[in-house]
Amino acid sequence: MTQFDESDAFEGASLSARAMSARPAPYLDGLNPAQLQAVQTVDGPVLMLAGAGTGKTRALTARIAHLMAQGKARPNEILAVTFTNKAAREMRDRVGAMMGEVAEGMPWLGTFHSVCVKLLRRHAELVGRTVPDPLLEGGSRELFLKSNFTILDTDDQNRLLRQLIVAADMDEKKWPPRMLAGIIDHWKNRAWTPDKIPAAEAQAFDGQGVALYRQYQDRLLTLNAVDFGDLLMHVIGIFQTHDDILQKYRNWFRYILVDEYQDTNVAQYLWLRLLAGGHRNICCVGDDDQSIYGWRGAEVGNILRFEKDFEGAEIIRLEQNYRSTPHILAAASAVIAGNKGRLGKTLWTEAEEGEKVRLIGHWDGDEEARWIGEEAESLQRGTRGLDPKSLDDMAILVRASHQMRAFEDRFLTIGLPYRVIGGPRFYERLEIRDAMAYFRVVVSPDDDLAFERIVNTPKRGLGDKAQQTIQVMARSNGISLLEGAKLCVATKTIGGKGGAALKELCDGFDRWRAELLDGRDHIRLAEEILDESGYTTFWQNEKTPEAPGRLENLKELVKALEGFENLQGFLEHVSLIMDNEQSQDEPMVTLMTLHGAKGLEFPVVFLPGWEDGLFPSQRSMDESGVKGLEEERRLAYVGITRAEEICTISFAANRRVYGQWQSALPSRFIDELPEAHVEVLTPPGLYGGGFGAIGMAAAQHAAMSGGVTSNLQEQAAKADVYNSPGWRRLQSNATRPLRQPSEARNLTIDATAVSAFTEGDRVFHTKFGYGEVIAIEGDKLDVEFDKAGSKKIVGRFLLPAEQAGDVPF
DNA sequence: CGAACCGTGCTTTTT
DNA sequence: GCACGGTTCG
Repeated sequence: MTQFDESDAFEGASLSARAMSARPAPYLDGLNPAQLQAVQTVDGPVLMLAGAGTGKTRALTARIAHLMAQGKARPNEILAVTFTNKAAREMRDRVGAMMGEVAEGMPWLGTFHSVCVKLLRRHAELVGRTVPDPLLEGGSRELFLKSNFTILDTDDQNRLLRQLIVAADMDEKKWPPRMLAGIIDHWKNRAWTPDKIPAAEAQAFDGQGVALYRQYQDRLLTLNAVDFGDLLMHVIGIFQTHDDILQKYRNWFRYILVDEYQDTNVAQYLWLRLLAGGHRNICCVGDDDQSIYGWRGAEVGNILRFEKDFEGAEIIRLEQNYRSTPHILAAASAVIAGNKGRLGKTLWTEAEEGEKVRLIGHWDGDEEARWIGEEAESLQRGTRGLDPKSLDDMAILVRASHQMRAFEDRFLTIGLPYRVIGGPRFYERLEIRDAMAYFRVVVSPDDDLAFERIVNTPKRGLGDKAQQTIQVMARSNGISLLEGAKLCVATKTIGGKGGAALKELCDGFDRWRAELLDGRDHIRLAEEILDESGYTTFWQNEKTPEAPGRLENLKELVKALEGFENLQGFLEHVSLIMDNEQSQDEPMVTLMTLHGAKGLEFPVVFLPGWEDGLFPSQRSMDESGVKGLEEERRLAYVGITRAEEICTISFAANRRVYGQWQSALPSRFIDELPEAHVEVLTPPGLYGGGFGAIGMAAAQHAAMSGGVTSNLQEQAAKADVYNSPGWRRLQSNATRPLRQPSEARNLTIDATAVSAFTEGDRVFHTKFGYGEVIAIEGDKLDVEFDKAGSKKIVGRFLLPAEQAGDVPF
């Protein structure tokens, strides 16, 4: 076991006071009285209740600067935690701007996870268990985590859990690994170790949850691995069982700052309380109205009862908003007012009037996307007497990521540049994870999960049977899969073609490992691994449309290695740093989820898809009732408050869901918008065109699409979520025949070469199928399609029908 | 063993 | 509508 050793415990400890006092930075300049108070109330617990756009980050970083300038703490004695790497980076940059290079000396500024990794690497050996050893009959052995542990991602986690579920003779279809992962995560968010699961929860997962959880933790120890939840939980465990260590850190971190406190879960809360327990110099910043992570264990309660937890806490409200126009602020405030149990803030602004929040209804989702695309273009050109806006200043914020597709399709068609934030992240992509698995086996030959992943990727003729043979060989000899594989080759247990391929793979790993130990340049080594293993070739031979992109990504991965000293260092960082920075060569519209938009701001914001069931999400309401609805409402609040100047909310009456047309009513949040601050753009006649009229139009709409169903009435009776305005009860989720809007309507599609067409032409479009040109206007064709969306989207060309034969589909 | 075909279930949100 | 897992066939 390692002992706590102060001499090497803290990087940057030698940073001198000189660096700090060198600059009398004007970090207090321009702060308003509330912000000043938040910065200068230095000792004891402080809760900064900061509304949206009130300069919270500014105050927080000024506070850090102040602590250092006043000599209250050296940079490395300040613990500043955020939730995202981005927020951490921003904070570091800002401190840097105020205090110069001092920010570099802040090793404890980071996300909860990254700080915990640091702590855990120091004290990993203190995490251990006595586990039964299958090789010693009835015997057991002690296992400890080692400081070079690996951090599992979701995929590894699921694979591990699947093994355990299968081993427990459970039906993995009825009891999917993802579900178990969710349950375990839920427990870890509460810092519950297997021994501490409350009886009421123990029934989870067919009564096997706790047993599987225990086995899972044992397996993790054997693999010398942790998952995300472990990072916090292990550290808490160490603090709770080793008072000397806790005391050292309590003394070391003289000031603690926490961003987005409303997002902390129980484990994070316990962790903070343990660390702040001595001096109580803790400053938490948050906004209860922006708590949108309840589903991943965040407890709004943490912020609501801060005063009780830290007696004598100073509560400072930041209420002057610097971001949005009064109309936007008023709309957001009115919506959030619908929630109960808020701490309550009254945001105000000195900004000029500006435009009202705009509301528009559309017939279907495609039309919504089309309208937003055109609106973005006209804003870019300059419209309604407004200055032209850059596409960089525009964002489309959706509730769920699948909503993005409609916009991507449309923007590709019209050639509007866009960027998607928060899609599948770089390091979560298939090819990247495969490549990393190779690296992992080279760096730690015992990494069975990684080996399993790539043993037959690319295909080497090693199917289930061969893999099983390797498993058995490894397990019965108590060795890793790689060693097991070598043994299989040596003993000819696996022969033939597969055996030869396996031998080549094993030899490869031996060779790469030798080179690694030899200290060979890691970038070269990485390239070599990917080439010699056949992985690069595999993608080169693949003729699917995404293959070139994947090769590109692999190149980028190798490039990313340049920033690290060696492969180990790279692998360590990767599991935590998951942002993919996009190149910013040309202005682009940003497309992201509402969750992803938190903390950001844009002059122009579009909020599409405000329909009941989509937003607020049906699932959220079904699972968490009023609590869920309130979280959705906070999400609406977050969305509106992202906008600086122009905020446009929209909804569609019809939308394709799972390839089926479904109709929906305007979101109940639309009813909560204050009329005085909203301009309704919807053409009169279509949806009523007025505020009170939305309800009427919705009723008409419901009547048109089949009226009340018994299914809905049952639901309505069940939960008071449904008991808001009476007409809303008309909503139905039941399947019923719907008109298929795109079939019946004329679609206006941009043509690549309009001159090739004349009216009456039969045309073929790879998305919409066959149709007929009924009008030509400027550079646009008006086409009536026979049938909507019947073929796969391969390209996006509109061609005269006689050429259509050349289009692959 | 692997390619091709068929059927099922799913979409909130993420460190 | 699509991805994924399972089954079938060569």
